[in-house]
Amino acid sequence: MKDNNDMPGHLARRFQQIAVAVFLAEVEEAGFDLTPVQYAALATIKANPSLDQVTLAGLIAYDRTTITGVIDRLVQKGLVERRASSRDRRARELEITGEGRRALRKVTPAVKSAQRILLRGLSAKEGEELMRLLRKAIAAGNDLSRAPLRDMPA
Amino acid sequence: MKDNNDMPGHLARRFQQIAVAVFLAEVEEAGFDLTPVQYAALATIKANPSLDQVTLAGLIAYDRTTITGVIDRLVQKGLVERRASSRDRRARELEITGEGRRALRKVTPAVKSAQRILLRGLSAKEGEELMRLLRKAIAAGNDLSRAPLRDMPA
DNA sequence: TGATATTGCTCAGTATGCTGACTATCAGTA
DNA sequence: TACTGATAGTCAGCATACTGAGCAATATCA
Repeated sequence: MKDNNDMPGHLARRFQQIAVAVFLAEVEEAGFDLTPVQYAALATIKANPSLDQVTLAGLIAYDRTTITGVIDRLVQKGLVERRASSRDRRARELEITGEGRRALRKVTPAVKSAQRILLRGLSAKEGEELMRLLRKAIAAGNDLSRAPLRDMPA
Repeated sequence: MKDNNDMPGHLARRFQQIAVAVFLAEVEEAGFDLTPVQYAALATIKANPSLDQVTLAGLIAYDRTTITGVIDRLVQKGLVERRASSRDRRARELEITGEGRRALRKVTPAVKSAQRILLRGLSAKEGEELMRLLRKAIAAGNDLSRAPLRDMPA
């Protein structure tokens, strides 16, 4: 435990640091200006029409206070619309715009490329194993962060 | 690739998110107010007397612009001293204080505990394998981020 | 129904992390 | 030595993430 490299927490930070750098580089090369967080939100909004912000946050494990700013920026870029819910006047319904759909479609190859680059030091089998172990560790720790992953409410 | 759980980048973010939450919770329970970043900096400053900021950044893979604020806060807490270097008037030499040493010693059990909790969903063998795969992927991607890990200069 | 608790969202404040720009200094070389 | 390039550090600006507080609206239950 002397070395940082023996600390899973340090390795987590480094891996995430590289993941973000690779994502941004690939997406920028494809001519887009989207962060990993914005991409995940946009994809999830597209897959779940009329989603409210809290449910969105749960689906991708963001803090609800973080989501506000992320949506602000997606709205400002014209990729998402935010409107009051008719059923619950506290809630906002989110909808992807046509431009949002186009951006999502066009940027997807860059996102996939980023995932490949992130695992480029590993064999296919090792990459699978890494993902399996991460999923398992994350599942066990899900409720330890303020922003746990949550299912769609019934 | 439909699911976020198939994206290593997403898993990286979640794992790091949980790692930080666990770290802060354990450290706070031990009665300290130190972030993961501050802890790593403090431990590295202790291990390398008269370190300058750029070398410190390289040893723990921080951006040099991030280090400035981290050191500011460590200095403000009285855990580190920052003084001008005599050899190079551009550089600042960093030194841990007595209080910094005490804090580091007392907080170490909490840090170790956090690492165990982070891997609590995995067997010992799986934990080792996860760390091995992370190290391998990180090594292959080291130069893809603006703040790569660097060795001590000779 | 009326009091209470909960929920959806926002905001202020703090701490990473990054880009890009700038100053001061140092190092190498013509 | 004067010029050029590289280096150490800081700063402004932007985007996550979090804590804690607050407001408005809804849900629950005595």
